[in-house]
Amino acid sequence: MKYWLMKSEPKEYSIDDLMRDRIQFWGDIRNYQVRNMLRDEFGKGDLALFYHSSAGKETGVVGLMEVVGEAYPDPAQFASKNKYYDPKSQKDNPRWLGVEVRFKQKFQRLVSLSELRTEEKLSSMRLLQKGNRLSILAVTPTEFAYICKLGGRAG
DNA sequence: GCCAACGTTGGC
DNA sequence: GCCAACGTTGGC
Repeated sequence: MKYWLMKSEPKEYSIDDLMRDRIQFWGDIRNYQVRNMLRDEFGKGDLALFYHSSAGKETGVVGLMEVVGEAYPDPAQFASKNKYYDPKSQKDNPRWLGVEVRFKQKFQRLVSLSELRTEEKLSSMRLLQKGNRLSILAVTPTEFAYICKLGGRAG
């Protein structure tokens, strides 16, 4: 089982939206590094931290979700009127993937980015490194458990 | 709104 | 293959 951190701007899609929907297709990702992670490493039962990005003081980890199954082609890439339409992607060789996630829990409190930066134990986290811009990042089991503890929930 | 730090595109 | 120009992400 693997552990991830997945970013979403809450004004686009928040933990409360996922709590309501229970299951959601996590798509619209147009970055090859992230695509390769989805394709090669994501698996059923993986756990992910839900991260609110570009949210001012509310930026940080807000809860947990579970990967429902293997990644599959993102339908938005074939929809010509979609913002995420990719005319260069072919149906028999899709370029972009997404994955379904299931709501697991919302943390009792926000674990903010500024708080994460103060934690010595998390100082090597990919999320906190300069220049990180990937919307999905691998998280170590130790980091995952520690952030769950900060959020007030057992991992 | 600004801007650093990327990633992508396309001319050569 | 190089690299300048451009676009995007995301913290501040």
